[in-house]
Amino acid sequence: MAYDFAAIEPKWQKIWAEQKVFEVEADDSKEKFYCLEMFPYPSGALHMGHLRNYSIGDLLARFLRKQGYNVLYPMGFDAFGMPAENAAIKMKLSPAKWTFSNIEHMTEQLKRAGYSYDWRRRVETCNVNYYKWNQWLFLQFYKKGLVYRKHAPVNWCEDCQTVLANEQVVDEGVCWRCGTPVVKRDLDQWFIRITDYAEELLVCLDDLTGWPERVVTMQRNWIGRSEGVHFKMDIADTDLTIEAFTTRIDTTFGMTFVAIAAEHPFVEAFAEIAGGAKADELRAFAKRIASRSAIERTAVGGDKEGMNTGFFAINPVNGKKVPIWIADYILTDYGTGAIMGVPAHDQRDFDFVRKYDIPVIPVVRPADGPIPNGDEMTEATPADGVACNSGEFDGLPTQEAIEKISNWFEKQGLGEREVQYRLRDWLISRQRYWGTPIPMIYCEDCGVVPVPEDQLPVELPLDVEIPPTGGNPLVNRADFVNTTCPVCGKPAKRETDTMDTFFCSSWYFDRYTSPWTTDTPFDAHDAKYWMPVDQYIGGIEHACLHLIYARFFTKVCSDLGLLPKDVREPFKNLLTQGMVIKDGAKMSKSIGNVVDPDEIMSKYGADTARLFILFASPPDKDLDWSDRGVEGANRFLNRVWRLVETDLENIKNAPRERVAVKEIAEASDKEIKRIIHSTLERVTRDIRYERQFNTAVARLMELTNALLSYKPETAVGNSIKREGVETLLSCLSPYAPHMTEELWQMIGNTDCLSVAPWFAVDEDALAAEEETIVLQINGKVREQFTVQSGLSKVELEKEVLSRSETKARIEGKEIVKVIAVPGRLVNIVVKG
RNA sequence: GCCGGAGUGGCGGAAUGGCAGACGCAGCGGAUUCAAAAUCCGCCGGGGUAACACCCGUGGGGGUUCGAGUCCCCCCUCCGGCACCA
Repeated sequence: MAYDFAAIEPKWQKIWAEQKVFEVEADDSKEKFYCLEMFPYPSGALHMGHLRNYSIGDLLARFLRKQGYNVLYPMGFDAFGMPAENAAIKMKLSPAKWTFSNIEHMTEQLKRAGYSYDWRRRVETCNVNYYKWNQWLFLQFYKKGLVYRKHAPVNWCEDCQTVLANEQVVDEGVCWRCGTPVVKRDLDQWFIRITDYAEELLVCLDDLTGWPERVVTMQRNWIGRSEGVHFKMDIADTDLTIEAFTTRIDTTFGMTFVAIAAEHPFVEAFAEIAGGAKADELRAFAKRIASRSAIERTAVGGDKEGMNTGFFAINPVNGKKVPIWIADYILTDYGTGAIMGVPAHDQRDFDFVRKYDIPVIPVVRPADGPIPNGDEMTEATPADGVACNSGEFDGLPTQEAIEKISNWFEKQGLGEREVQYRLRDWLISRQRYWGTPIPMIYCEDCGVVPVPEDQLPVELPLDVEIPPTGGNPLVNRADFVNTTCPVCGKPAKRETDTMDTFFCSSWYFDRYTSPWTTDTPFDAHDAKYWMPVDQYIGGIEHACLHLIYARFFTKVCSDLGLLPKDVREPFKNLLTQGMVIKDGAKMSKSIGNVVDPDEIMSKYGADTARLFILFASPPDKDLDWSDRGVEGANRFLNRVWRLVETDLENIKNAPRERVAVKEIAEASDKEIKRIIHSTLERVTRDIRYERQFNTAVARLMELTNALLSYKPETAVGNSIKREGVETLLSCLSPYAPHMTEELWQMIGNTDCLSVAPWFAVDEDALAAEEETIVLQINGKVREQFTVQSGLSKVELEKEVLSRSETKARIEGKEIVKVIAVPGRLVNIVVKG
């Protein structure tokens, strides 16, 4: 008989809810633990990836609660975003209705899975009582100078009809959401000055010891710090000076050209000075290069293209004139958009000059080698060496040369040391409807004016019709757009762009600490108690998106005094769970390999689904979905059920007091007691420290097998069996909370197992009477035998050598050495 | 190209430098059953043997060690990230 999960699971979900078992408050007398999963987008229904993410989180939350922590474990919805607009067009529903109905459905699914959230704290970012605080935070950022509006070339997705942040352009230049190639457009947009925090975002990575190394590395690469010199050069026969940034100021004597990006303002300046046909030629070339998409640009690879402007820069170190080129490999938004070309020591510059016949002058030679001949070089030599062809700096090793020449530039007032980052400011405007309205007003007289805080929220109208072609309906809503200027009172227009949804998700974890707060985004006392998040769990795809933005927000909130000064990082420990794979591919509708969580829960119950997910693979690795594996998990739970049910009267009536080890006479009783406590020890360690939830399940399966074959006949034996069953149920409770709760009650307990304290290991029980020792001869395993436990190294060695079996094995050979490891093995090294 | 991560049975996966393959899945044999499902018992890396013994085996090659899946060096393959970042 299989157990009746369909009756048991709803029963306990109801009891937990009625008894408010998982509701928590800040309490300074208790040690807190904040366990958090990346909240879902309410797309309609949970998928297996969600189930995995939350099963991991719930396991930890339940385990730590039983360990005595005050555990904050909340859930919410990242509810703004494009899919709601697309669904609205397709299904003729308002984005709000679609979103809220999805939220309710997914909440029901989460409850059905038995996750132990404090549901009073549910947050929906599209709720005005949440996004009002997005607007408020935006205004605080604005006041602090962290928000600015700029006309700039930005990433544009034709399909989504909106701009994108740099972080949202992925895979060599396509939109992160729809995969459409991104193009550049010149637009006025709102930016957040995340680069002000670039250095701290980088430095603090070293403190994130609880993060996976690869996420830290990805962020380090993304921020991309480099040190160099920013310097000026005169342009011959003009009043202009051009600025360049280099990390290799030691190679300045090797500059044989200067290259500027197609978007560089000097393209136009040169065209104007040159005039005539040359002007047309320059403009046409720059236009052609600049119009290339990100994909085309990166696809260019080693093949480079340029045009000589006819102008010359003067090299400040030696006064030489070098030609200025427009080149397609120069990026407009890194450094100054212009470089000094040193083909001898930079491969890109080298590739370029070989095409256009520009000279190569080596200025670094190998420490023990001659100066190479520039004309004969086949590739650039970027490695450190010794300066040459560099006037007074000749003979200096590269690092020293950088130091000295940097000093020289600073002394001459021609340049300064500078740190450059790859990280760009965060473009947060979106030309979309379903998002937080940016609280700004445009007044003809006063210019850009922020909405006063007491006029918040700027409410998003809900009764809209999304144009079938996409686009933002707010633009045509006179009642939304038309307003009055808060400064002069004259008619003015509202900003119709909304915020990037990543703005919403950058502080939702702060909101969870006090979601009912109405006068601040979150309560300072609650945030102080609960923050930072102790364990965060989610997918790696957010490594350079959400996880950077949230770190940035935390630093700003800390600087604004909203969070305590010492909370500089939001997430102490990060677990990036692997994907759910089936038939060799990620589950996806287009491949048709999707397994629906609802179906699995209907067929086997939530406990089985959760157990399988946690057992099939360690949390950070990909999980191979196996229908047979699910059956195996279900089989195991039924075995546990039978273990209790078939011997229920004995277990129920057995004394609850634990029998001390020294009072146990029977060897088999002692042995089962040892197994119980070594299992408890291993399971505790696996969950707590190793985060190896799969091996903990394996241990519990072993314990179950041992208990099934344990047939006690005495009161002492029954008591030990009860201890074993209770230990098993307690350890299994975070994996299969409903069934274990039912069995816990069946054997006569009246408390709630979900929050009953985790059992303590009885150290006395761990000691075995005998232990198995492996005998090796010259490092090869030969046999195993048992000895009385606790023998010292010397005793063990003596014991082994006195055995007749051992003597037979080493007969006629000379013992060179004996290595004895108590509790493990003896290795006899022999000769002959 | 640079930076990470990973390569272990038919499969998912275990192994503080100390019995490689725990646990599960699949498979094979048996019990139970009129039969099946469910359940229970046994076998289950390769070679070798009647059975033992023994030999080989953690991507490949070296090294350290009494002893290496684990540590060090070189190489191969796969996955992920970044990539004309000056």
